Amino acid sequence: MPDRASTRAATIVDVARAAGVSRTTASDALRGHGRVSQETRTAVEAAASTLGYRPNSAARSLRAATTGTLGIHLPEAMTRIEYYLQTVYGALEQAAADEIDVTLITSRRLAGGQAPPAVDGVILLDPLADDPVAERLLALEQPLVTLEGAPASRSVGVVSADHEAAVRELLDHLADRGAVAPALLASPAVTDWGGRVQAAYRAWCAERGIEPAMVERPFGSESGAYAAAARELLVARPEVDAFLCGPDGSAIVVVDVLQDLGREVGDDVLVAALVDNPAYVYTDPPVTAIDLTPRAAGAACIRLLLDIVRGDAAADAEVPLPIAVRYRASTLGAAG
Amino acid sequence: MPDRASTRAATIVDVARAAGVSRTTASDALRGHGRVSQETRTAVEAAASTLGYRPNSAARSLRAATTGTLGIHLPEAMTRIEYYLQTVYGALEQAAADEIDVTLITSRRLAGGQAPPAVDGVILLDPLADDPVAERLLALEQPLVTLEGAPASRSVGVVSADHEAAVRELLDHLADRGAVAPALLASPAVTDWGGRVQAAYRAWCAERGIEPAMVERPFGSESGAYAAAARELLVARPEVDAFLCGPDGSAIVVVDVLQDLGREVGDDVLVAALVDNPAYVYTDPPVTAIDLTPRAAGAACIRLLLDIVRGDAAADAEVPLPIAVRYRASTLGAAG
DNA sequence: CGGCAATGCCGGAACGATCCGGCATCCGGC
DNA sequence: GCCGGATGCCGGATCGTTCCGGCATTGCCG
Repeated sequence: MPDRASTRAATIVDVARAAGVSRTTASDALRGHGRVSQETRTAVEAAASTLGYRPNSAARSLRAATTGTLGIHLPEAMTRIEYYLQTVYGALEQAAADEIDVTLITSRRLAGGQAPPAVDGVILLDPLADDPVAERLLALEQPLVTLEGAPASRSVGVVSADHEAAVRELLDHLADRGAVAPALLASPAVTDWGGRVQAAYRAWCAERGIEPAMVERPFGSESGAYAAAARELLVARPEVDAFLCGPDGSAIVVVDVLQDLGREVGDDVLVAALVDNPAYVYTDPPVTAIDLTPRAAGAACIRLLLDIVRGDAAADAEVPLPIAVRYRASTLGAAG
Repeated sequence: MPDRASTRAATIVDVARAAGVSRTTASDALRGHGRVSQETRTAVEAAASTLGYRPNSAARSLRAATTGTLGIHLPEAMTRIEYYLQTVYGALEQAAADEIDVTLITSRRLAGGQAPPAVDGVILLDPLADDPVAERLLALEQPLVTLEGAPASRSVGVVSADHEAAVRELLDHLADRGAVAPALLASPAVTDWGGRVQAAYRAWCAERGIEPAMVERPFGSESGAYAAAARELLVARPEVDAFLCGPDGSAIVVVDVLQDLGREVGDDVLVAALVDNPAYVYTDPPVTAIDLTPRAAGAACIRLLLDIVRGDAAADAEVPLPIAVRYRASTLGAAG
């Protein structure tokens, strides 16, 4: 009784029967494997289409020992940060293009000794130095890719940009525009990126014999905290004539603070951000920033991880990520 | 040659062999099914633990005709909105607690006629009235839950809050505080929520014989657009003495605009938001807002969907979501 | 002491797709 | 006319888990 044919999803056997061929031939026809005549192939495809056949991914996974899913983890403290959202979306888009699914891995999911999700590989976005979830994921024997990862206990793929060069380019630019005492509102060195930015800033200052003017705030701080940090720095170091803003979005409040104090941003004082943000185009003045190309970064992570999973890349392959400074009025003056 | 025992993951057969029992008994012991002596159970658990046994989820899915994964979709225009991030995270946490995975479904994933990911059910967050992806997901014969969904072509679960009551409470509160001409900066009626808020505002105005003062901006607009909208409204309707801000985060710029114009927020003019935001606690003054409890909303969606998938709830079950107004200084005055 | 139920355990079968090897058939070349 | 190879198709077998039914063994009760 094929009564419930409409109820149960069609299988490859249903397709084969409808096309008058065997399982194997139907499968071969649809996958383009084996030797199948053009005629048969067309018939099978027609049958599959009319039956609305959709291969059962569990069965396929079982046979292929593969899930068709990648996991992506970002520390929960980061979830409010625009940059990571963009990164996750870039990853999702690339994954969609490659017809694979993406599962988000929260801290909770791994915290309680629970089973890790069924994935072929994992992406860690800017793993915190001491993140327990990241450690557990590292301990898993799975292909793994980090975006700006710190050195790991085992071989992992890495997508990484030349932040040192970008920070230097920005600092050189500020100097060109007349700044002699650029300050840094920094993110903490708990991530690889945070550490490298601080180091690049210190190195640049050392080369020029400039005393670093740096203040630090944790990731995910409220914007009020950044405003307070900027004020604090300005009181302690009145000579500061340029601001490098590390935390995503912090340049907005820094500009506010400076304008409150009667400084002319882009002229009297320069402001630049280390993490570009859509809002920086609309601020007054628009803010010069390093475009970290988060969408491209997310996509690159997916591609690298897929290559590693498929054996097309070494488990410890590194992929460079191009980034670029976007020059805007906040460092170019009113005439922009 | 069990040489590669270390290479290949342990299966239930390996566990059974190690414990000196059969497949079935090992499985029963681990799952707590069937009849197994305490002794045997302990032995199996020990074997599983030493072998690092982890059930193959593909095999389990195949057998159970279930994926252990739920999908969640939100329109890409919404991805920058704080509220949705919180919602997604609430959903992820609940999912983690229930030991199921969550796959994000992007527009791209379904747009190109690609196969939808293998999931047991789908959550739609505030589906746009004409979202093609939402329509395709609706067309799928899968359990589906919407957060504030519009009436659908088939039975879907709904998680929904009483926005009408909340808007009324807020408007009554503004009136109590002396406002006679409250304006609404509205989100468009393309979502269920947007439409209901507008309707509630109009109804309240009609009851009191007040001429509505409303201006609308699309979802995901830049904050500059909201500022411009507020200015525009103030020019057109100078009598406005209270502002209801719909779009997430828009109250920040509205407060700015009002203060620029020399109005005393919380005193001279009242401001309230329809979507609470962490930033509203730190603004000056803090902004009264409706707490839509997004994390609870996300968790409720997961729970409802799971109940529907498991047959514990009707496919068209409705779950109320409690929301509440958070009163702050922007409507209470400086002394507030 | 016979009958019957409970207990503990196990062997096949099934889920759906894929792959390996094999079996006809047909054709061209010598 | 026969052989070798190419072509088109198919039947098991497999992936790892779970479930249904069944088989001894034990113990209890009348």
